[in-house]
Amino acid sequence: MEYSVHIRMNERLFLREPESSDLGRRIIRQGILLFNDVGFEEATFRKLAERINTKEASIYRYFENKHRLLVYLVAWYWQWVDFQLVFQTNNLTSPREKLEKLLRLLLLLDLDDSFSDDMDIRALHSTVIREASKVYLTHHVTEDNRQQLFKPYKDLCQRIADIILAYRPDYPYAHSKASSLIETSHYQSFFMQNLPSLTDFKQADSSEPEAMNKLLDFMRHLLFSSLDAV
Amino acid sequence: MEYSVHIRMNERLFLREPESSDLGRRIIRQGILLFNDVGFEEATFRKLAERINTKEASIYRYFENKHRLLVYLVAWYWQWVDFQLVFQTNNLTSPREKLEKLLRLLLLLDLDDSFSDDMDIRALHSTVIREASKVYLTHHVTEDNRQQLFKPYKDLCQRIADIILAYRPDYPYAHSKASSLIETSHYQSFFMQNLPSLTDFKQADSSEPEAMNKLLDFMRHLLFSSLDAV
DNA sequence: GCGTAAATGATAGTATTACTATCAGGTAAA
DNA sequence: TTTACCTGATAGTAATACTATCATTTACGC
Repeated sequence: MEYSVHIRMNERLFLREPESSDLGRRIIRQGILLFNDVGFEEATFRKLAERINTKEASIYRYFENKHRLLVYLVAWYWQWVDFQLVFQTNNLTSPREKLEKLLRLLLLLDLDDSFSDDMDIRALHSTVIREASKVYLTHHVTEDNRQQLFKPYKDLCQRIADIILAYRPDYPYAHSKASSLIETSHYQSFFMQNLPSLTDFKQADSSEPEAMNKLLDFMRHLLFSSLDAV
Repeated sequence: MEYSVHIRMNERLFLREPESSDLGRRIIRQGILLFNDVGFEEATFRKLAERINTKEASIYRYFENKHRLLVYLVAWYWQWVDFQLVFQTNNLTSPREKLEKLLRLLLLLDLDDSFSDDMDIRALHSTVIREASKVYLTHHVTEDNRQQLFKPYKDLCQRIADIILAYRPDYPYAHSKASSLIETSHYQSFFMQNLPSLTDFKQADSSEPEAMNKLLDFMRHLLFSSLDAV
């Protein structure tokens, strides 16, 4: 049995609903791959148009600009993570186990198939690691925030904070801890791959899993040492 | 008595040494202010040229492009922090006190005068918080790393890791902890100011110090709970 | 199947950005 | 005083980031 869980997005993220047409879906799916291949700065709507055999102008009918497309993709990702978190922890009663699940989810371990709703989740995860902070590290962050563009990220943080508070009801930094957890998992992944001397997870050989498991250990240590502190 | 400690920069960061001429110094000092005022994305060499009454082409004689100017400024900042850390902890024997000093330094508390070598440190700090990650979150990170552009950041991490290891000789994550500390202090500052629901530091009134002190408490908690864990 | 509205393709055009090139004039050092 | 170097000034190019227009195709309602 297969489920297709459609993620409903904030309407201010796009000009025309991309999931409503074939072209729109190609923009999203290939947009992920383009960002992955050339990076956000070097990506252009012209290149994306060539990739999907359409014209620049057609893409502009869906998204105001490249930045908005990135915001959309990142928002989609956070909603996906949020859904996965709810789904995977639904049967669990122990907050500690939920947090354990969360860590594996943030690092995208045990992902059964890397496509969901036809989206390349692994590629999206890589893109989010590299580019997500550019979504809010802008001069117009306040205006974007007013338009609720970051709501999926905030919702996820709130959900994590709730689990933290279920684990330790009097923990005073639940929200900061939640946002730190997300951010730390991302740039430690990035550093591990690109600037390994900023981490303690050197890959012995070219097979990743060993380093990835050490990163997971670190994240677990970070999380529980602070939550279990007096 | 005044000291003027000149920070020597990696020569691959510029085309012509900016500290060697009046124009070069204006590029650096006003560059900080421009990034602060309009943000990295909206800044251009043309705007900077207008600000310092010169021409675009003259700035290109000092820096290959806007990104390299940012890399320069951020590298300068890390070298400045590194120097401050050494200087301020020189007389201390207790690693714990050194770490305490470090936290205050990363948050730029107790900065006596906000100018150093005529650089507006507060403005630079704000710029680093908002823009520093764009220095390495690029498609050409590997090439830039090969050119040693991130050495000041790595050196600072190494110095912090050394202090951590002086405090807990068998701590297995000294480098990751060091880089996490720096990054966390920055985006928590950013979130506190721009997306406060991602933190637990709401400002009661418009005076910052209260929230800032709570952030310091959080950072102290994060650092020592993990280092003091079994 | 027919008529209408909406989506797309195709082409063109503009303003801005991100540079590069050239050369004249001024300044500083030898 | 010659020479080298730095800066100012102007110009120009390629690419980017859009916007506008109109013909064509597709989808949908009847």
